Parts: sequence; structure tokens; C-alpha cells
Amino acid sequence: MTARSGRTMCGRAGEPAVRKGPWTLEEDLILVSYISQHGEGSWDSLARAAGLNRNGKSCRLRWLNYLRPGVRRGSITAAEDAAIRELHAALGNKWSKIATHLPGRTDNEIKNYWRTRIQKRPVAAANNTQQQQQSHRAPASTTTMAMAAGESASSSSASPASHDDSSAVGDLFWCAKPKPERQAFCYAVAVSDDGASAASQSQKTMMTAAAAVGVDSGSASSPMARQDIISSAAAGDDGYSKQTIYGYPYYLELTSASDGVRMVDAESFWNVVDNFGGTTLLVPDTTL
DNA sequence: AACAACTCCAACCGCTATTCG
DNA sequence: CCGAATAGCGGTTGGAGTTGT
Repeated sequence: MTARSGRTMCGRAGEPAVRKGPWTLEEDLILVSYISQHGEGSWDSLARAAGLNRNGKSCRLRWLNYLRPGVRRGSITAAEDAAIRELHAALGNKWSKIATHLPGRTDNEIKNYWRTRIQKRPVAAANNTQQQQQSHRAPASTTTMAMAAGESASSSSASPASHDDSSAVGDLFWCAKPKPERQAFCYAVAVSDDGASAASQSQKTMMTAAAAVGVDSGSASSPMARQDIISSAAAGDDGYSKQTIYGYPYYLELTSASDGVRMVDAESFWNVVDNFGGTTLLVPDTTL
């Protein structure tokens, strides 16, 4: 294992070791499930009560920066970039203050963005933020994603998804939803075309959503490549394809056996989201 | 193909501020 | 008022992924 994972467990003698390091899908689900039922607060006791072998601080960070509804993933837009510069000039390294002006963005994300994009390459970032975002790590890293909570699982009173369809034109969207009898969650994922990073991010969302269906938990394995998901999809007799990602089964609604993942246009994509009355956890990136 | 260099960002740490008994 | 517990903030680290050689 790695240096980081080498210190993933700690604790005093006689006490159960507290996990550190990257969160697993199982842990995410436990945390989301617990908070959706009991709410936030008192993180240390929450961690214990939820049965998570994590300290409260870690739970809080995970929730606030990643799992909390409304957290926005995807690239920083040009407008956000400008806002960050302006706010940083006025406020300095007050990341949490800056974050309050950028809905859905976390202080951690803004801090990372500042350090890696602006501070390091001020001119390039200022001149063409989006170009940079798409030119280095992966082509077209801009991601548009949404995960909608279905009726039975939604303790949140599901406000309709807010989104900007104009950002999505021309991109590939793929949608999936659980079988009706398993409608604990439904979800929809959209990715920009051929983006490796985008796909990986989307898969993460899919996996979380898929696992939230709550069937046959299993052990984690390597994430499937987007291509693998597409190529392995095949409809069953009932028109649904059972897939397994990270050991969790989920179902794709297929319009036909040859469809693989169902590709739809932006309007249809958002129809899927809206028609399920869920809460959009991750909203479209408008930089496309 | 293999390796090095680079970038991104999740998660950690230490510290301060706030709350509560 | 005081001390402990909890929450929040900003800085840093290091693994993973991508690109360059």
C-alpha cells in the first residue's frame, strides 16, 4: 500500500483503530444514509452512532466537501474564476468567505483551484481558464452531472432541479434509473464528450447512486471504464440491464437491447431528472 | 513501452473560534 | 468565568491520473 494508506488506521492501544484515508463507497453510503435520517451535527457522536470507524472531523469534511446535496462538481467557470480573483483580492485567503459567494463550491475546492491554477499560472489562468482545464489532465474535463433522489429515499423535500440547458447542447448524456420496484434512488448522469476525467467523475456519481439502490452490497473493485459500462450493457427480458459497479448492482433502462447506455439529448436528460422529482445534487457546469 | 515530470484534488493536520455545562 | 468539547478554517500532503520524453 501507499504511504498515505499506510497510515489509514490509528488509535490507542485497546481502542478500535480509526480509519483514515480515502473514503469507500460503503462509508459514503452509511454517512449519507445516516445524515438523511438524523441530520447533521455533533460529528463525533454522529460518526459513532452511524457505525463509521472515522473521526467526526473526517465525517464532517467528507459531508461538506463531497456528499452534501448541492455540492457542485466540475470545472470552475470563467465567471467563477473571475469571482474568485475578485474576492481573493478583497478578502485574501478567506476561502470559506469566498465560497459563500460561489454557490455549490466548497472552500477546499476554491483553495485548491487558487493554488493550482491561479497562483501557479496567473497569466494563463486569467487568459483562458477553460482552455487550461481541458488541455492538461484529460480532454474535455468539463462535467455535467445530476443525481436525483427518488421518492422513497428522499428525506429531503426535493426542490426541482435547477439547471441551465444551454450548457449542455451537443454533449453526450446517458441516463439510468433503477427498476420501478427498486426506486430508492434514480439518477441521471451527463458527461461531456469523451472526457476521461469527466467519465471517471460521472462514474463516481453513478456508483454512489447505484449503490444507494441498496442491493447486494459487495466489495469494492476497480472502477469500470466508461467504455466498459457502455459495451457491457445489455437488456434483459424486462428491458433493464443489470450492471455491477464496485460490486453494487444497478439497472439501466434500455430502449432496446442494442442501445447499451441510453443516449439522449439535453432536453430529454433533464426531463429524466425533473420527472423523477428529485434533487439535483450536482448541477450543470456552464462552461461548455 | 517505460519512466519521469507534472497536475489535480481528496483528505489530512494543526490551530483558532465558538458553544455549552 | 473556566475548561472541555465541538466546529470551522487554512495550510499541507501525497496518491492517482495524465502528459512528455
